[in-house]
Formats: sequence, C-alpha cells, structure tokens
Amino acid sequence: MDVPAKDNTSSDDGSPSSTSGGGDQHAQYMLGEQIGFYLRQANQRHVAIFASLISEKLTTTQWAALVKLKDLQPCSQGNLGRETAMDMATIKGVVDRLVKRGLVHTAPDPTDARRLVLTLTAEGEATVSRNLSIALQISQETLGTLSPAERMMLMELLRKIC
Amino acid sequence: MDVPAKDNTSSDDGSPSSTSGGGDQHAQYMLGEQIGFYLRQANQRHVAIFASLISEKLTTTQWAALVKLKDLQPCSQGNLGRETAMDMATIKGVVDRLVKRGLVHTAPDPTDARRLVLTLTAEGEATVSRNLSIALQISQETLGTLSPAERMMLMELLRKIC
DNA sequence: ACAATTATGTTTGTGTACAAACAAAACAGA
DNA sequence: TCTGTTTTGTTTGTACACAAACATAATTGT
Repeated sequence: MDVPAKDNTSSDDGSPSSTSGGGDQHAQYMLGEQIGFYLRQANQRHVAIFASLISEKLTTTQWAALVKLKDLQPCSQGNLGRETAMDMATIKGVVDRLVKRGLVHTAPDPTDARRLVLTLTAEGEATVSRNLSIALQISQETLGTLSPAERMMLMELLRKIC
Repeated sequence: MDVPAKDNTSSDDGSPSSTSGGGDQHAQYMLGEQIGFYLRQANQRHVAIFASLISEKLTTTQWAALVKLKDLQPCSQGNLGRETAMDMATIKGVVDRLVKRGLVHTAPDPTDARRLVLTLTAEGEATVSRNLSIALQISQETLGTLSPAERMMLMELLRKIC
C-alpha cells in the first residue's frame, strides 16, 4: 500500500518532528497548551450547547441582552452594551435584530436626544421567562462533570482574569 | 466616574421585577454569574491583549493556524482546521487571508484531488519565529495576577469542560 | 463494476466583535 | 455666550464562527 511518505494531510498524528532551523524556542510554545486556545474552545463549546438546548433561535448574546434589559429597563442602548460587555457597534446589531423580531422596543429619550431608550416588549418579557430554566440548565451542562468546588473555582479564576 | 451606577436613562428607577407570573425564578439567573458570560469576556480580554502586544497585524486564529501549520506541514486544509478547532468554512477564510499575505502556500494534493496541501512560506516561517516569544508573553499577560498554582488549575478546569 | 456513502472543499447567509470615521447632542470652562 | 470636549449613536470594513446547500473525489459494500 502506497501510503504517501508523510501525509499529515489526514488526521493521523505524526511524531513531533524537529523541523529545520532553530526550533528549541518553538518547543516551548505548544498551541494546545496556551490559555487563549483553551478560552476560545471553551467558549465555542458553550455556544454550541446553548444553541442545541435553546428552542427558539436565540444566540448567547441576544439572550444576554434580553436578560440584562429585563433588569435595567428602561435603559439606553450604550448602557446595555456596557452591562453585557459589548461595544457600541456590536450592541447596536444585537438590538436591531431583537427589535426586528419584536422582542425589544426603542424610543428616543425625551430628555437627551442622543439616547435610544430600550424596553422589552410583552413578547420579549415572555421570551425571557419562558427560557430562564433552560438557560440555567445550559450553564450546568457547560460546567459538565465539574464538581461544585471545581465550578466555584473555575468561575472565580475566570473572574480574576477579566 | 465609570459607569454611572444606573443609567436607567434619567430618572425614575422603579424597583423592577414582579411582572405578572413567576418572577422569582429570575432572581436565580444573574447574567453576571453565568459561566458563558465569563467565558465570553475572558476570551474577549485575551484577544484584546493579543492585538495590543502583537506587532504585525495578526489575529489569534491566524496565529494558531500558522503555529500549528509549522508543526504539521505539509497538511491539508481540513486537518489544519481540525487541529486548530475551526470548522471548514472558518479555516478556509483564515487560510485565504494568510495566502493573500504570502505566509502560506497551497497546492493540490497529487494523490487526492480533493485535498489542498498547505505549507508555510519562508515569510510564514519567519513570522512564526519572530513572534514566538511575544506569543508566550501574551499567554502570561492573559493569566494576569494568577499564581502558578492557579494558572495550572485554570488550564486544567478549562481542559475538563472542552 | 456499480451504487451508496463518506470525505473534502467551496459558497452563501446570518451573527458576533471591533476599529475607525463620522454626526449630532450635551456639557464644561473661559 | 462661545468654544472645545465628551457622550451617544450610526456606518463601513475586516475578521471569526457556523449552518446549510452544493460539488467533486475517494471509499465502501455488494
């Protein structure tokens, strides 16, 4: 069988080859051991779990905006962005889509012509209530097999690096 | 003054909650305590640190692709995607941009007409070497004030939930 | 050999995420 | 008051991230 000499081209994992050139520094940087790589993957997994368990077509950020708005309303668009860790350009897109779906209502602020005042519509409120228990379940599922102590530890460590 | 305590957009702050129907469940779901919210923010902060410390205009995913490709080359596009946790559509965009910048070279696989074989160009190899120490520094900076024990713990916990 | 299935890659569409340029309103200091 | 700065929001452009539809090549089962 003519298995081509070294075809990393398929999913077979070869031995770590020391390629030509000064590779000793490279040996210290393994992508699979970097915190950034872990964070990206963990977040990807969470988003996937969210998408699979939520019944309505809501994204994690849309959900965050809805839940936060329920607490803060009436609330300006910029403030909602700050509270949900989205910049102005991002929160605008999120809010626009929620408005288009009839979950959020916008109105100009009578006391400050720059501001856009957001409130949940009845359907928006209902959507939050309807999905609260599922959202909790998603958080639990994301934490997977971690023990209660480990869960607390992970949250605390993440809080520290934010 | 950061974040005026409540933006509730000017005056009236009514005590929220207690809409008709079970509002007490909402008390149990605080966005700021959900793992997904932490993961998203931690990743955002890492990406920001990366962007601020890297000199050339490289993204975290582009860097991941370059570093992994240095180890795996020659390597198919799909396999590189798998190894860097990107789906086919995403890795294609990343590779396309790296090719356009002259850091990656593509060629058809002679033994499998479906496959696209990727290799680093000389400039691609140089880019990896040139930024390795900065990349390590970025990882350290992301872990911020965590002690060595905490760092190990965080990585281990993230690995468990991936 | 042939049909069904699988693997690999492309394209399109939607949705974050953010930088940068822009506009308009509010505010502060001289 | 007037002027300069800050705040709030919009728009444009680039870059992940992924679903879904598509095309083609390779593999498998019979």
